[in-house]
Amino acid sequence: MRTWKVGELAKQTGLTVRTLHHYDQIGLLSPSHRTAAGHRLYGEVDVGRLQQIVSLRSLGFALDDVRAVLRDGMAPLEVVRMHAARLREQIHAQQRLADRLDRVAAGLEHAHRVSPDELIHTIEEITRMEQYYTPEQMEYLNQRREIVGEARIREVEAEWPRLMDEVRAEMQAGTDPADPRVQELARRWMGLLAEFTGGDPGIARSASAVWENETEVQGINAAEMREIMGYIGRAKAAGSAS
Amino acid sequence: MRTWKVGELAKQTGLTVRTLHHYDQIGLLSPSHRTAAGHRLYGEVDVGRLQQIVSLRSLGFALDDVRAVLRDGMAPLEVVRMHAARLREQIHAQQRLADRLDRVAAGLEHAHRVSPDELIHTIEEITRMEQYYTPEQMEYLNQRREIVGEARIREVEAEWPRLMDEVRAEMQAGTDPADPRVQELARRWMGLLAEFTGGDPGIARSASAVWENETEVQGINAAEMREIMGYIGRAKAAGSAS
DNA sequence: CTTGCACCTGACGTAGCGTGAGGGTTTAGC
DNA sequence: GCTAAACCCTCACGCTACGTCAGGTGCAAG
Repeated sequence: MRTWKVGELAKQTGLTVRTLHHYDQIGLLSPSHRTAAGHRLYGEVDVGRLQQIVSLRSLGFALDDVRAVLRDGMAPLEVVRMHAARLREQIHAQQRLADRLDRVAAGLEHAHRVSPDELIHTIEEITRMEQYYTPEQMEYLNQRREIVGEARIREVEAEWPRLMDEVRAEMQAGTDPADPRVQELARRWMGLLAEFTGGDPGIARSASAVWENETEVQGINAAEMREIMGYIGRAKAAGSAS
Repeated sequence: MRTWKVGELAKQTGLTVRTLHHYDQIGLLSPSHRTAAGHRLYGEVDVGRLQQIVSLRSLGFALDDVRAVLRDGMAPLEVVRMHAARLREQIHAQQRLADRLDRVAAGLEHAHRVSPDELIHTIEEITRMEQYYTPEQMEYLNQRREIVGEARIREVEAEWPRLMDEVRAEMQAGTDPADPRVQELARRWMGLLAEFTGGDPGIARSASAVWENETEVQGINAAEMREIMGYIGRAKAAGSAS
């Protein structure tokens, strides 16, 4: 009947001596024998049990669970299933987190200076976004980002303020929404909007909900935005009525 | 200038009082004031900083990282990216783990009695499998499982031993591999094999590698399996030569 | 006999708080 | 003005699964 000392066993299993000490300490695996000097001697039964422990650990079980399974063999199938389910939940949570991180990174990308304030602001904006869009919609928006490409996105984002300026100018000049110049602006407006929503009406609704409930988004005053959107709305109505 | 006490602040932010104590203790957020009795009084600046902390924590940053980012604003973009990358690695590792768990659960499903030994054995078998099949192949096999359905899988698994018995009988009887009966057995053999591999030659190679390197798989002696496979191979050769 | 290696037993550190214990403070109601 | 409830304070241990010293013993080779 062969025996092994901690060091040998550690080398064979890839565990550390400390780990074996630990298992001994918590009573998960205590060697059957000791030398007169107190050195641990593991017998074949011990090695077998250690293999089982390693196997269960490789499935991510906590040491207490390992002990429980080895002790009363508690319905392993159910245990494994529950473990898998918990793990998948965790994975989903982390997946969402990773998506957030990506969005934040994307939001920071074209902000040239990145002060802490900027970072916080971006995070909070993303957080707010998540309240208006469902996960599916976020997914959809992400896919669209990839499809249209970063370059075009930057173009569009640069285009918005210019367009808003022009609309604001006409609005303040009191130009009739039916005026051809305003009609042209409305067409450009709807084009940009369509590029964002991808034609999805759900996205469009969510986006307008943002402007209705927030006071400021991405540095743009929401009240003014609502005004402008109203003006554009009238222009559209006038355009389709004619 | 308003101030808040810990309890109020905790209620507003959804954190616990203990958490705020902790942040104070580690010097991450210490209230600007205290009452004469020593009660914490947070000012507006403190609340702002707390918001930043909460934001960064919501991205999964460790408290030390939060401190670092707030202190020297260290290139947040890079930090966020690295964080996301690490997170995705973790996710992949956990994904693999979850897949293992599913496979183990599947392996246990049609083992009626589930002793600890059974469990360990299944785990070890799965572990060995993973050495022979690439992750892509595992993925492929999983998809095939879903497509053909559990019922058919159980049928096939029940069919193998019967077929092996028949082949073994002919082999021991010394039947010529060219014999029509053996030819029929060979056809059935190839059919079952094709159901497992799905026609993928890579899978077939990996599967045969298993039998070449192991001594026993799922209770079947590998040496005998190699013998039988040789016999089937000769039958195939005889069949195609004719 | 010494050198070097393997082994031993504590015991602290880790991340981010949870959860008491034991004892003051504030505040609303009477 | 008093009392009880609610709130606050400071320790300090607990949790996971070991890593990492520190200080000392055992054992085989030269």
